[in-house]
Amino acid sequence: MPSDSHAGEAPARNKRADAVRNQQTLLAAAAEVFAVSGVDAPIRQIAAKAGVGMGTIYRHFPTRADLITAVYRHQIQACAEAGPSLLASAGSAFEALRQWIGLFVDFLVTKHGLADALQSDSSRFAVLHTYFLDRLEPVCAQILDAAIDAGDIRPGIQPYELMRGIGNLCIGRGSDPRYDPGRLIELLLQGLQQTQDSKEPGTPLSPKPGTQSCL
Amino acid sequence: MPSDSHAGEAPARNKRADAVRNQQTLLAAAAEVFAVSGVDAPIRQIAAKAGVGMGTIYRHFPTRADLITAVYRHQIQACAEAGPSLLASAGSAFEALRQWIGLFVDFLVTKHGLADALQSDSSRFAVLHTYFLDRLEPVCAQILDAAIDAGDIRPGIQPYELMRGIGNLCIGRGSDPRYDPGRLIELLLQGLQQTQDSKEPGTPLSPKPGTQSCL
DNA sequence: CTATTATTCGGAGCGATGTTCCGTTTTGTC
DNA sequence: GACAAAACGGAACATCGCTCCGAATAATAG
Repeated sequence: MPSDSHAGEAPARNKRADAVRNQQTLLAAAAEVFAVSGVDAPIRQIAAKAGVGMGTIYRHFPTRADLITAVYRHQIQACAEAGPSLLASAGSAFEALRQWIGLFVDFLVTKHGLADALQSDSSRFAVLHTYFLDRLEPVCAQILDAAIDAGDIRPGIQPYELMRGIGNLCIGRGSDPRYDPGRLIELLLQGLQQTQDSKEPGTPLSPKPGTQSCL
Repeated sequence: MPSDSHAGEAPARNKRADAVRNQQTLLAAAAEVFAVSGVDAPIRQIAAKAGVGMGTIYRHFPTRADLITAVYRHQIQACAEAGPSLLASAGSAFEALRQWIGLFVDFLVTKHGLADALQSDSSRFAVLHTYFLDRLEPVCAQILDAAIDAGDIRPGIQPYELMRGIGNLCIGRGSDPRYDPGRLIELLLQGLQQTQDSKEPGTPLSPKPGTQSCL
């Protein structure tokens, strides 16, 4: 395949010089603004910091998700590539899973509001969502499979669900010192770790059929 | 204490007739709009549906959180009151915890975007956050303590953290059929259920000190 | 019943933000 | 240097939260 459309990997020969220059400038400005004001910072602010008009931003990055994706592309890629190597280097598949999740969490948590944006209800960030998943879900699946094969964790968990859950748990970290996503994710891992012969899932979580309907 | 200021419990005698009428109308309209468009629906839309001006809405419910709180007050109260009775009726403290969490999840999940709003990054919804916690955290703490005393779950988990985590896991349900908060919460419960003598927490989740710093 | 007063109502208006659109400028090519 | 295509800039429009104050209305006094 040729180089991709937008996002800052390969400038692509057929673009005008000022275009690639502006794209670089925009990525740098966006990275800086994101670090300070979070990924929800006003577009105008990014445009101002880059010294370009707003039309320019929208031409290069039609949606905010495109811009976020481009800014963090390298980190996402690094996280994806860390998967197989962790699987090789860690003592066990479970340990690899734990460490990979650690990387993933660290990535989400150090970006202001990234986790929030990722799970944003509406489809404003569908592109971002898709990109994350395309890159990381296969990696997660591979580690998960290895851990299941090794008997480290119980089967049945889906990569998508796990990543999404972890992403959700990372939302809002920092708003209250009493909340530490790491502890809950650790708990989740413990639950995953149980062998299936111990306690089975039990009754479904939803309220008992006849209980009441006031909620 | 006298009847509370805003929110739809006791109309309070000293208010004008049209004021209490409008308050009722607003609560009904808001409930309807919330059910359709989520708790982030534009204020104007609620005002329009209620057939009042926006000034009226803001006088009765200074912040959006006040309105949300008022609309769901009964349900929150019911959830709070269900705690002790579950503790009495369920077979074990752990089962009570599971069922209470089931109620809590059911409540969050059936309200469009309520979970999202609850954990909203900024402090727009501080009041909502506070109200939820004031009512439900003690209940959660009580069940948790009972479960710990009974040896059903490992100690160390804080009620706030658990509720917050559950709330986070409920975010975005419905956007993708592959994501079911219930399964992950079940996993969390399993992790909580482990006795502390089995596998201890292990190395901290954060990446190993010397690993790398690219993320 | 009417006049007075205090409360409540309604919506125009302001500022912030996302997004589009088109006249102007810049760049690459001949 | 001239020309066309590509890119730029920012004005303009739409939406939304929130405030503010004259108008309307209910409670009360006479």
